[in-house]
Amino acid sequence: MTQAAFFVLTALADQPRHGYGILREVEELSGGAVQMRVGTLYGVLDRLTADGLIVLDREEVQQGRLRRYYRLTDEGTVALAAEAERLAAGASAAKKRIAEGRRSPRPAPGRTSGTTDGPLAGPGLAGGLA
Amino acid sequence: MTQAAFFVLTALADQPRHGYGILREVEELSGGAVQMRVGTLYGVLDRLTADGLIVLDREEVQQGRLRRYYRLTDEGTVALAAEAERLAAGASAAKKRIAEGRRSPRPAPGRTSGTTDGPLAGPGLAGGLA
DNA sequence: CACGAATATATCGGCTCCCGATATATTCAG
DNA sequence: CTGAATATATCGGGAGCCGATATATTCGTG
Repeated sequence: MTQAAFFVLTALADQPRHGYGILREVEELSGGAVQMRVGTLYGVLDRLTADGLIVLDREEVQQGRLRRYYRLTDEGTVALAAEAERLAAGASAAKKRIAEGRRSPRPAPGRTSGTTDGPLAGPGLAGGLA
Repeated sequence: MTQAAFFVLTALADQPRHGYGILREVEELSGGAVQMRVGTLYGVLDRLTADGLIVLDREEVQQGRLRRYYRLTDEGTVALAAEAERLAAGASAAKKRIAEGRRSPRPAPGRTSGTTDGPLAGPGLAGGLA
C-alpha cells in the first residue's frame, strides 16, 4: 500500500467523494502537509478500483461540471484499517527506539575491545510492538 | 520519506548496525511483516547517506567477513522522529474516519458545522497489534 | 466583455525507487 | 563436498509519483 493510496482511502473513509474533492480533503485532513497532485490521483484511483478497494459510487453533473464519486468497498475499509494498524505500529516502534538510543548511545561501555560476540539482536526486540 | 528508508532509520535508531544486520532487524521489529530485500537496502543506504541522515560509523572484519556499520546522524534522528509523528497522525486520522463512516454511512452532504475538527495530531496512538 | 482563478476531468514523459536475480567470498553444519 | 547462513554489491525491469499539459465550465474582478 503506497502512501498516496492510503490517503485516498482515508479521504473516502467517512463518505463518498469525487476526484477533486479527494485532493482537497487529503490536504485538509493532513493539515496541509500532504498535497497530492492530479497526476498521482487518477493512477491511484484506477489501481484501487482494479484491486476492489474502491468503486464508482455515482456520477453527477453539477453546473455543467461532471462529478465522479468514489466510495470504499468493505474490502477497502478492511485494508485501510489494517494499514492504519501497521503505520501506528511502525511509528510506535520508531519512537520507542529513538528513546532507547538516547538512553544508551553507545552500547556496553567498558568492553569495546576484544569482544567476540556481543549480544546484538538479542531477546526483547521480537514482536515488541505492544 | 519512503517506507524502506523509514524502516532502515528505525533499525538504526537504538544502535549502529551493518547492512545484513539491518535486514534481520527490520524483519524482527516488524514482527516478520516487512522483509526488505538486499537490492532495496543498498540503494536506501546510499540515499540516506547522501541526504546526511546516516553516516558510516566504522568497518570491522570479523572472521573474514567485512561488516560496515552505519549510524544515525542528529539530522537523521530528527527526521525519523518527524516521520514517526506523521505516520502516527495519519493512522490516527484513518481510524477516526473509519469509525465516523460506520456511524453514519451517508451523512448530510456538506459540512455545515464548520469543520472544527482540526488536522492531524489527534489523540495519542495506541499502537496495538491485534 | 475579457481575464484569471477555481472547479473538474484526464493523459503523458520523466524520474525515483523497490524488487528479483545475480555475483563474490567466507564460515559452519552435515 | 555441498548447502545454508553471513555479508557485501550491482543491474535490469517495473511500479508509482510528479510536473506539465489539455479541455471545459463557472465565478469574481476589472
